[in-house]
Amino acid sequence: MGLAVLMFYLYDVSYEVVGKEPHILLWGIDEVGNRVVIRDRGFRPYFYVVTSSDVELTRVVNEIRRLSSVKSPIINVEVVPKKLFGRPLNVIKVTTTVPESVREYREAIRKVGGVADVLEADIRFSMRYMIDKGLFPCSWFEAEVSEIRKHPSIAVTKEYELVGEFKPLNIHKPPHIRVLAFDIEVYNPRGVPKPERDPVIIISMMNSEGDVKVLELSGDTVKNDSRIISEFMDYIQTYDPDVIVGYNSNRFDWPYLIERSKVLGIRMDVGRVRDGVPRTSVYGHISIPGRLNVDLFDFVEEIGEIKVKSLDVVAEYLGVMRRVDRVLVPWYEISKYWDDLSKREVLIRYAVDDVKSTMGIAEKILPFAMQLSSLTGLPLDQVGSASVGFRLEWYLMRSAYRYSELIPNRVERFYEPYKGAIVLEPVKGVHENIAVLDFTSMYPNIMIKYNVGPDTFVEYDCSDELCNVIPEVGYKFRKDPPGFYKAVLETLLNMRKAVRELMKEFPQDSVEYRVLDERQKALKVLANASYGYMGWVGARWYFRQGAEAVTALGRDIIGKAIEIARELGLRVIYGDTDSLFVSYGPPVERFIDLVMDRLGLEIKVDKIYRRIFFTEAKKRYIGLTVDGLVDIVGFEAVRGDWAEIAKEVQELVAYSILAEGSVSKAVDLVNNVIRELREGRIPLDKLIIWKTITKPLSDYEVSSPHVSAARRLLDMGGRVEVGDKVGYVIVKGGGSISSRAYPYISVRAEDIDADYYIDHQIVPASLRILEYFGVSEKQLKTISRGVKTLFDFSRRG
DNA sequence: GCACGATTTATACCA
DNA sequence: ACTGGTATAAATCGTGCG
Repeated sequence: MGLAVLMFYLYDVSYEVVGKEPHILLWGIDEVGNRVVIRDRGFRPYFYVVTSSDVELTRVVNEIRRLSSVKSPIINVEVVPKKLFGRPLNVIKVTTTVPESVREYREAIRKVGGVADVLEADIRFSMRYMIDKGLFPCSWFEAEVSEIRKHPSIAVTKEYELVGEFKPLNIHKPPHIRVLAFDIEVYNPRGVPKPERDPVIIISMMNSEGDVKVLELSGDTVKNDSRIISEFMDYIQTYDPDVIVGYNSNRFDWPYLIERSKVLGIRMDVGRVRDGVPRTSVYGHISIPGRLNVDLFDFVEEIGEIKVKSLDVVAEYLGVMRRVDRVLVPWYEISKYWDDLSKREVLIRYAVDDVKSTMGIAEKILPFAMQLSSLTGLPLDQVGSASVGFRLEWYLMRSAYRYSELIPNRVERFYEPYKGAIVLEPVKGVHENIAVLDFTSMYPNIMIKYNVGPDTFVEYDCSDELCNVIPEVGYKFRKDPPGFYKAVLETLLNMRKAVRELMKEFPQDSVEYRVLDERQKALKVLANASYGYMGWVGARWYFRQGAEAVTALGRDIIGKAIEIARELGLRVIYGDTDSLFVSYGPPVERFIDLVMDRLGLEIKVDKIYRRIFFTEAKKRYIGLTVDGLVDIVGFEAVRGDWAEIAKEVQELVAYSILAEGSVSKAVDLVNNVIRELREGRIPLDKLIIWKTITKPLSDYEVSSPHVSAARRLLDMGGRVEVGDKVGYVIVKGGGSISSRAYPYISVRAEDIDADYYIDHQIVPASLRILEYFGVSEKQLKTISRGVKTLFDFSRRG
């Protein structure tokens, strides 16, 4: 015992109220791997009061003092200098006793005469603490502490009390963190399992040491799963993980376990605090005291390349486990596999493969998640469930604190649409040697260059010398001093530059390199979200005119860049928002320099296509890269809501047109697929169409095929929730397409309507490309003769 | 009352 | 639940016809 300097990796912050005193608890791992808690008894909740300009501050101060109650007194009221949207002003800082009383005081103070607004009263106590102390989760710190007797209800090795201040440490390597992956299987003979009725039959777990543990219900009985749930809790307490990961665990595994435990009368004791049960918390995540519960699905959701995000597909995509190497059991057959003793082992293998996949995905995703947590300040268990807007907002709130800026309240606003980016009409046909030039981080750089933001906006007359006047919309922004957005964005971009520099000092296979690489990616994500955030009505720093100015400038800049390109004799084929597709030749280098000179923004060659094809449609093209790869952009082949077979055909068509220059070969392969379809030789899983359910089924105004299939799924005892993808196929018969859309699991191959797939999937997807080359629907549906090559079309369009 | 084009609703993509 | 711009399919509406 006694004073010491403790070095620790902070992973979470919470608080408890002891008597009338709030205690901040900092959860950390020290340099030798002890799990520790640092207790700070010295922090109190506070907020700010802004008064109308003509009001005597001392009168308001006195009135606020008079509001203090005995139960939870106001302990300090003082006038402090702050800034509101860049304008310096004196505000009243009100400090109280316990966080729970803040809301009441906020409401009471709002009614005091002369009070214009109460600010920062909606910031959670533990977040407030981290911001004020400069603490970030998933980072190393040093602090002067004194060891105290460990509170018996907290399951860590050592407990300290804070004595001095925190000092951030420049260590990029995290300590060894214990991760536990888990997955549950539930008995579901009637489709959707109900916690009141259906037991948990298997719980599979894997820890970061590679140990796999499977708990299964014993005997033939499906009753009384108390034992495995208790063993699950025991295992957690014994292994004592810092991070618990699951796949969709916030929406399924945890809620089910919590409900099932209630039914069985078991206390879900899995945290590091006695009686610290898991509960739903901010952004809909499940919070476990003293541990970080992370649902990997939250991060997977953001990977656009994966369309159907089932665990097995994601694990394969990330290179964790191949689908052919693992056991797969469809959800609607779990109870059958369990009941059939000869198949039960397969189910257990399935559960093991699932948990191994989950752990593998965690290894791929957690390093990024930890950097995102460290930058935004949101604890690891929250950062995934928070939307992009909230992540950036937390970063902004921290920045505001550093600049003494008051954090605006979240206010309800009406949605006001505004004009966005420009998309050029493509020159349709096949083009050879095309360079794609992109402005680097166009919108963030526009915000910096033109100092766009709510605090730099001027409504009075302002000359071109002092203000940036925005074309088209006429808004004006002060050139100096830098506004909030500009300052924040410059910091983000400079940090990214610095991190990328620092990366060079480490070998590519080192932990540090990987950590820094994830950090620079997280910095990029935050910078790129800034424009969208500014135009989001839910944002604290919402500023429509700012967002409008950014897109207006973007349109202006692209327009000027096109002029420069034409001056240099470069042919502009297409362009979208911040990109231009031009003929690739020597003037391109000159173009890049001229854009920099005249427009003050950087443009770079992003890609070179040996050959590229456009139809009349915007946002869609296929290109042959210099490496011989075919890029497909926008077309059906890259959409998740087309049948696999149609996407495959379109991809092959694209390849034979661009790489092989053969129209007839493309027609042949479409013919073949259509024949196979008619003969019923295409496997059913290539015919499934996946579409997302975006709102409650009863809210739909029209009954589209996926909604009709979803309703049928419900009738079968299945479950459909908002955000789920429904896989359906179209069966033979009369009537609308919707009336023939069925969940794929309920359909036999012989009931498939081949004509639907030919007329509504294969033909349109193929024709989208082939129509330009003079191919007709009829040709696709009958065996073709005659050979046409791309050469015959190369001088068209 | 019906056929068919126009409009509406819905999704997913691009940047 | 970060933005607007765009393509497309299927359902549904609305209108002209007789």
